[in-house]
Amino acid sequence: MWQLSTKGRYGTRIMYQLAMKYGNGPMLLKEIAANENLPLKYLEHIIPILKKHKLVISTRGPQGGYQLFKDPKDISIKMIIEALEGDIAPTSCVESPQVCEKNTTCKSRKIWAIVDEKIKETLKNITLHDMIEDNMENSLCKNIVL
Amino acid sequence: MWQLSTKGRYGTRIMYQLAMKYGNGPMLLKEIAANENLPLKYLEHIIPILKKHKLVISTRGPQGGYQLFKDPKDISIKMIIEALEGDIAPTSCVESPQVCEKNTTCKSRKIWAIVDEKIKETLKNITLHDMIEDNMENSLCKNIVL
DNA sequence: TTTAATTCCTACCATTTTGATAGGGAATAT
DNA sequence: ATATTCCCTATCAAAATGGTAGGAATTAAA
Ligand code: FES
Ligand code: FES
Repeated sequence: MWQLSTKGRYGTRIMYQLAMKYGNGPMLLKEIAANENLPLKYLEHIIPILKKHKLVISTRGPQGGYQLFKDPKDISIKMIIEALEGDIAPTSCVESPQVCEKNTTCKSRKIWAIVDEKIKETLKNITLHDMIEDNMENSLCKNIVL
Repeated sequence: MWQLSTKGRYGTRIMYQLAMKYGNGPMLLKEIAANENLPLKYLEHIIPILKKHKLVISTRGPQGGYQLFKDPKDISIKMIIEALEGDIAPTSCVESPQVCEKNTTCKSRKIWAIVDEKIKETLKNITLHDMIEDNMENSLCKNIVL
């Protein structure tokens, strides 16, 4: 299946948890892991990527934890996925035409460029705020499969 | 990068070659491999999948080769990618909600379902005919990267 | 009926990616 | 001081990826 890796999937869930707590101080990664039923030690590998891309900020020591870097309205799913999975593109030649000498006429590339644009447009138009704006009860995902 | 595998990418190029020759008898896989500068022995693994999904038909022996199963107008990129990469879906819970007990309320799932739908819509609306309808000169892709 | 062409099938393999676990170091609020 | 929390590095098993190799089966044509 053409699926996102756990980086993208778990990472989105981390961001969702942080979005729900936005404005109420830092949240423990341990708490996020518990809420989402994901392995803490693995999330410790994912969250530094989000930090590097200025999507979260961290506070060390007691009472520390993580918070969103900015308002959930200003964080799109596209930003999250691009941070975690790298550039979005069905083929590498969409983003880097130089990998192919025939790039100006290649029919495949034309197709993938269209698909690429649609995906990006979609991801760009969904923010964390959109995710949390409807009722939040029972929204936790207890399953490890996603 | 969130990229298609070589199955999806090479496979699309195989289908493109066959589409260009549609109505003119079988085409050798060797010829396809040469045109697209792809390893023949590897394409021999990919094309049976296309055959199994009724996208191509084969003729054995001399003067044999492969042909499209139906008109390029009736073959969408979605069919090709789904045959080769399996179901398209950013997460498995989009196609199989039962993997998660919270699927009716899971906010992540809602997001991925929207993205999934957009991708499928896009891929469904591009056919092999669309790929070949403009000029065909210099359209071969000599680079192995795509 | 031989021969050559072509698809088809199975096995194997090296490398990379994925999805973690483990242990401890650094910073800091109390 | 101490407990808490993030941070960093190493390691690793399993799976996926992207092939290569060899030959069997089928068949058109000489
Ligand atoms: S491989 Fe995409 S432009 Fe040629
Ligand atoms: S993991 Fe997607 S529905 Fe819960």
